[in-house]
Amino acid sequence: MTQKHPDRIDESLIALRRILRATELYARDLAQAAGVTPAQLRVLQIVGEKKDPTAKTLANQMGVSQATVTALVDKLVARELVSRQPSAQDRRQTNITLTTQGEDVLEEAPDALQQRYVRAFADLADWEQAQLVSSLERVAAMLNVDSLDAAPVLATGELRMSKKTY
Amino acid sequence: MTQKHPDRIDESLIALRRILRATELYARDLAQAAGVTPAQLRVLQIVGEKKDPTAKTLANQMGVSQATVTALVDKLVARELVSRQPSAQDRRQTNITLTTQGEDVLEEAPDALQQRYVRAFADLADWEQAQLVSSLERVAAMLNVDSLDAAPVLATGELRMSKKTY
DNA sequence: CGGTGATACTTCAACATTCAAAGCAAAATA
DNA sequence: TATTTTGCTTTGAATGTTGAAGTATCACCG
Repeated sequence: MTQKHPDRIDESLIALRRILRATELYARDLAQAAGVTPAQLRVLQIVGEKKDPTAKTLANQMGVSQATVTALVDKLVARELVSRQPSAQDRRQTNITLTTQGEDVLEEAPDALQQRYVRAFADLADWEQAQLVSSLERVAAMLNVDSLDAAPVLATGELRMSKKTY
Repeated sequence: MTQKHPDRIDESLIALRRILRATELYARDLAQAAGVTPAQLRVLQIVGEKKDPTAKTLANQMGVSQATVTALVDKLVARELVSRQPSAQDRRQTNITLTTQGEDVLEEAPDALQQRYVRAFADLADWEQAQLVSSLERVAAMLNVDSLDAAPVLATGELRMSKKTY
């Protein structure tokens, strides 16, 4: 395990950071193109992805408080992109569902970037695809202490380089 | 190039998404631990990383408007974490510099997560490290159309799964 | 030079996000 | 049934964000 190539740590951190930055910057453009704010788009995306999540689920997934979710959903309800459906099983809960308009917004959100990635991925050789999946999953595993709060990982905004105390 | 394993696309997207989510959720905790807001911490990080950036540089790096940077720097100046230094070369510009206190905040920001990643990385075999760096750089390249705005990539909040129109 | 336009930053006004705390209703537990 | 817990909303306050307008400086060009 003797470090023959200590620079690799920084190289991997830099690459990770480029990935994070690219995706973060894009999120804004995507939201704007969709005609909503970034936070609102995230709500729409999660609602579209999970099956009629509750407010609690949204809050957990987004990493914000329930109060914040209430405010965001209020805005989306006002614009008729989602609706609140009282849960039948547990009347404390409220399921958030996409309206037809909300589905349209999601549908037309120009995920040109994701398509871009997918196309590039498809162009890779079979073994390259396999290696890439393996590497990404490994990184994800290294970062997910597991999905738990007290398990912080890498700062989105930045990655302090090697310094000393690894 | 016949797709023998179409699921790999989704697998790679899911892994990417886990990475993004883990880093994003952590950013909040890190900022809170540092005693500043996430946006303010990003400013501190960029200032610490680049050499006394101008407001313009900060805005570009963060992907926000100059007005936003002004507001953020105002807050940090008020807390004496950074200071504004009029540029000698171009008096329109203002260089943002870390104060001693600002350096302390950065220094003590518990990047336990990054350390975690670095440790896990260091434990990998030499060839595994090389492969991982290679894969990450490849993904970064696939995402960076290059670094340019009109080059959107993957939404931070979410990744719509395969659907149809790849 | 002197003028014209571009650039860097700030100010201002408006809105969005975010949260803690408090409140309320329903469920779970005892 | 009484108590506690859970899910959500409301409220109030701070921060983040931006476009537009304003100010100062630079760059260029005649």
